[in-house]
Amino acid sequence: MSNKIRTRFAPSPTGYLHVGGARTALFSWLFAKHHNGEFVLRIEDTDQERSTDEALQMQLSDLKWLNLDWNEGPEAGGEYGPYRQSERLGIYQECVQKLIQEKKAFHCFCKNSDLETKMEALKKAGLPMHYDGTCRKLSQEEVAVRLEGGEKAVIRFHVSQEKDYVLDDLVRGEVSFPSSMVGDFVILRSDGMPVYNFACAVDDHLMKMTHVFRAEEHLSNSLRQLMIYEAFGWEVPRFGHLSLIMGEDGQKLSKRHGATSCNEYKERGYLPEALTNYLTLLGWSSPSGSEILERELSVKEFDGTRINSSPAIFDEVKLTWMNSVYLRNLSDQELWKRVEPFIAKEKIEIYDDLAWREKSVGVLKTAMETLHDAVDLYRLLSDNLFKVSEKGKETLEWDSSQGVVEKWMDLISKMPNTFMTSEEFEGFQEEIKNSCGVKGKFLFMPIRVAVIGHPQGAEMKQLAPLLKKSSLLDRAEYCLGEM
RNA sequence: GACCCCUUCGUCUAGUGGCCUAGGACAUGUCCCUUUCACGGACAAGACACGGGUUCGACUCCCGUAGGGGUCGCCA
Repeated sequence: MSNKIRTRFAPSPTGYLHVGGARTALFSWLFAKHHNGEFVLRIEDTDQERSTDEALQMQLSDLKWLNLDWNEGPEAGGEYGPYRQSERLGIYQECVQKLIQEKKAFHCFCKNSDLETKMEALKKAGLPMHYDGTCRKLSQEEVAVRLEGGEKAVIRFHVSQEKDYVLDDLVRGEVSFPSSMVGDFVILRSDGMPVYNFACAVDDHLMKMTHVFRAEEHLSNSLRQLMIYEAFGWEVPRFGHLSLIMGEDGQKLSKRHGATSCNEYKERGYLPEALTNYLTLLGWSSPSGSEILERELSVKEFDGTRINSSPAIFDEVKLTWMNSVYLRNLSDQELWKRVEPFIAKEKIEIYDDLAWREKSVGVLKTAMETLHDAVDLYRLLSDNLFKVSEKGKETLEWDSSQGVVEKWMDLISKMPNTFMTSEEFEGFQEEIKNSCGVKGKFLFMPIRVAVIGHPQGAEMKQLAPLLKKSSLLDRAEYCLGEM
């Protein structure tokens, strides 16, 4: 019981949850669940400049949306709290004092400007840009006097040993770093806030973490943390450094690659289960080889092995495919759960009609079978979101299209302002066929574009009855304008 | 620049010395289904970065080279 597996996700609240962060959280969560362990959420908000409560709320809600719940953390509480680093300052102070007493850390009064010039010089000389140790020699008395005098000091960790530190990484195996890689590094800022590497190590130990999954950008940081663990004589948790997620150009995924936050995908109508399924397979592979992995199965299979050590490019096309699979598998109730808030948000009053709602569930289901992302569905329902896709525009450029769309408008304008039936649609279609002398795709595709803005989708006789006459007319007219 | 990590189809990956004529998924192309398109089905095309070893035998092990990425902050 005491050897329970414990993992954590430790975001800093500076914005929406990034897909990379989401994957780290997901892997940690899966690993904990697989081993019947605990997953804790810790907030690394020691950067007062950038951390905001608003961002914290965004992170929490994104995590909830992804269905990653935590046993301990903000809101949930727990016996190793508090779970916001800004509320743990006393703990860090105590730890720092201990290091100072043991001469493993020291006060440093060096001015930033001085440090910078020294670093410049070192760089020019081709030497490693390490702290030169000026303040290391200060006596206790000198420190006390300068502190009395109101001078601000940071606390630096004293890197004293000349040796290699070895890390047995869950993903990469043994990795070793020479201690000469770093100089005496800051662990406590002059304002009393701990620095990442210090707070992280202290908290991971105090919160009894057994396994730590984090992004590869932290791999080099591990050296500093290893030193801290050693200084305290603490047992080191097992680390797993996940390779980075890249954009299409092979560069680290960033804003210029388009959507990078979970929230953006949420807004665009992606299902959380599709996103997590996609992320599960980005850098990890299922032993059963399955691509569509329900959460339960991933928990069963995710044991911390089979994690890929090479960087992966985020492929939105595959994500979209996966989303379409989940969309199609939604039950009627689930489908409504997704569509309803949207209808409310867009104020689509005509669809509050109960009869329509009942009749349309089945039809919508059919429509879903061809949709790739829920935005398509929303577009189908909302006149405000209606637009003509690129392929739709191509269709409208056909010579025969204009006649078809005009005839279509002519016919629907004569019907009462309500919904047509499938039979009525078939009648209209027959009339257009005879009057315009077109059939096959030259008949169906222009009508389709005039209804849903895109030449692909479910059967027209099912789609058209979903929309009221006024909507159909507006859309057709809009298409005429596009010709 | 120093240190660390990475390198199989366009993309995500399987592969742990012979099972590989390198497998799957997405994307692409062709065909079937469909009075259209999509969905579904079938098929096709498409990769072990390079050079040396080790070995009877290397995608798999070792060493180089090249390329990519990361870290060198009072950011995380």
